[in-house]
Amino acid sequence: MATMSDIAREAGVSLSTVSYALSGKRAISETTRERINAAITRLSYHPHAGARALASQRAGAIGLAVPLAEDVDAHVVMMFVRSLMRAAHQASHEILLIAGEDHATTARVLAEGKVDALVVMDVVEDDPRLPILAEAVRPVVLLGYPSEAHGILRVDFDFEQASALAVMELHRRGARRLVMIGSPSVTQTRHATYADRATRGFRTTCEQLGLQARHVVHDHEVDSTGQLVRAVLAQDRPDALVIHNESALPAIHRALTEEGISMPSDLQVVAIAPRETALLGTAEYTAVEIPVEQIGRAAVTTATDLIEGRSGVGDQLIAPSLIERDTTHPLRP
Amino acid sequence: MATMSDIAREAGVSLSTVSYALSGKRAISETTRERINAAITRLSYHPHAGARALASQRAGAIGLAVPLAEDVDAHVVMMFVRSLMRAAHQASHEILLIAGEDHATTARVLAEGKVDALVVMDVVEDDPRLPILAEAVRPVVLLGYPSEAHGILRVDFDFEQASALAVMELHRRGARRLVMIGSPSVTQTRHATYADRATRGFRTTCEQLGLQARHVVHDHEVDSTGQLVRAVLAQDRPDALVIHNESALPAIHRALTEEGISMPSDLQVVAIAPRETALLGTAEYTAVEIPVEQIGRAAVTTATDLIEGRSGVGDQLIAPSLIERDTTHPLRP
DNA sequence: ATGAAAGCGCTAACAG
DNA sequence: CTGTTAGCGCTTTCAT
Repeated sequence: MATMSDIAREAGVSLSTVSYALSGKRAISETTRERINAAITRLSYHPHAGARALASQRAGAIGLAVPLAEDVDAHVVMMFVRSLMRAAHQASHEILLIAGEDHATTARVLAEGKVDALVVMDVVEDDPRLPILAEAVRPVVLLGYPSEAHGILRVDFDFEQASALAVMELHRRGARRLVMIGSPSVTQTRHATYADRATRGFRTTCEQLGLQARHVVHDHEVDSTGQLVRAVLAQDRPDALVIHNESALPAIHRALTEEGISMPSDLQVVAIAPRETALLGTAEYTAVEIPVEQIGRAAVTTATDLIEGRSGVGDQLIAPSLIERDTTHPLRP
Repeated sequence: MATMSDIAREAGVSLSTVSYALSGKRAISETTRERINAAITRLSYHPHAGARALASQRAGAIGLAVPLAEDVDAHVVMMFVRSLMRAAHQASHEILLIAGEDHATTARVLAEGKVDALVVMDVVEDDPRLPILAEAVRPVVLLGYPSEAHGILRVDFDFEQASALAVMELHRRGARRLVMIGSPSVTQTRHATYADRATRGFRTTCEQLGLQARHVVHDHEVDSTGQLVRAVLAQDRPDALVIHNESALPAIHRALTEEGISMPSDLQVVAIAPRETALLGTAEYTAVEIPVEQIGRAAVTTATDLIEGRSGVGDQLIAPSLIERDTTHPLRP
């Protein structure tokens, strides 16, 4: 393995010149730069990550505590992982995976400086990890929005406004009896912040608008979706549905079709889901889209801002917007 | 941040004693060990990952090149990621994620020693990455089984024997006209090694046994699964199905049900899929199970063996076995 | 059972 | 524009 001194010798310059040539932190004459690059190619040199980390106090990686629990939809997790990888890559960082459930390791990895910052997914209300993470010497960013964050920065989609928006838009389109099909019960009981906040937005807004509201929990794996849908339709026949359960959406769609329901005439539906999930191929759902890419980018940006010690970073609640598609009535002026 | 010298001073011992106390690489008297541990707690010391990496030439991480392409089932990828994380954790390693498509970064991360070894997922036949990876100074393990590996170690489930086994067992149970529903067409055209090998095992074995064989590709996202199933059933009515397409399995199941097919009486079915996928709740499929946990463990073990310079490591092809459940006829003696 | 000291390969003052 | 040098915080021979 060639080292930086090898390059220096080979190029006939000093060690620091090579270092600066690589970092670009000071001007290097065209000629020496070329000789250095030639030497680098000739010896196929690669800077040693460990040495750099020690000298610069930067690991060049961001930790990501991913939920490994089965109730969290793997597909959605992967979408977030992807978006974080992309964003981290742009910021010249790698993503180090940490099992979200293994909090001891999570804390250790951060404390040892194996990562420059930590992004925590799947935060729940009163998350036991927060008090400890609040003490960490390196930046932490929550991908979630607990009401009490212990001073840790939060980044998330505004799920509360998302379902509020869904309700308001359905109301404007004549809906009066709404049902929300929410996350699996495990997710609810854990009080994943996105589930809690989405439910709250639904309840509050229905109340404010004087709408009849019902919230049902759906365990895709366990319940027969057909039964659930029939039950939902049977009990004083709702005229609109808000669905916040990405893994169950296809099954719900099928069940509705089987019941002979046509949307939006019999029932208006708004999904709260990532774009890919809302587009079922067969049907295109009106949706409050979860902008996964944007959320991931925001989390990484916040993390790198904190790493670089930039000021003016704060919580970030990404505003929802509704994309009208086939499952709601058009709004006419 | 407390350093090791701080601990040494605080405990009244030398630097090296602290180091050895932590690594356990030489005997330390009970009393000094206690004083060191006390100091560590008091100053809440954590060894610096970068410094350790530099001095020991070990990063304590394994790189994982994950496929980010949409045609690779996110759920299955996550299952592998999970299993690799678990295995890596047992070996005191973290997993550093690398976008499989970004080969430049992959090679760089390995060359810089940011990881001690690299595991590559979703290998295809004649994978352009292999020649370069073969030159790497650090260990590489393929999670896949290309016919030409350029000397790189391969670890995979034996997909060829898996579908061969499925065919043989169906044959023993009286099946004579077989259809295999395989991976999406993008996967096939890329020649993902698992798809190629599974197809080959099916074809070869059917031929050997003189069975009528048909292989259809299924794009779950694009095709209507119902249509596909009807087409499959229409063309000289097969008596058995081999399904190797995890994301489509639920949809296929539904389509079969809708067609009024009852298994195994009308049609025997063997799935090649992870256990979780083969158990649909509604129905339990006879399956050649993809032992994700075992595969992940094998990959990590191979990687760590190579890191430690252990000898006797070689390619590993994990043998399949069939789990009889509800979709095949029982075999009676 | 413990210490002293020489690196590991870089970064970033400091000095011209 | 370039060079010299002092660390960064560990691991690991040598010694004793």
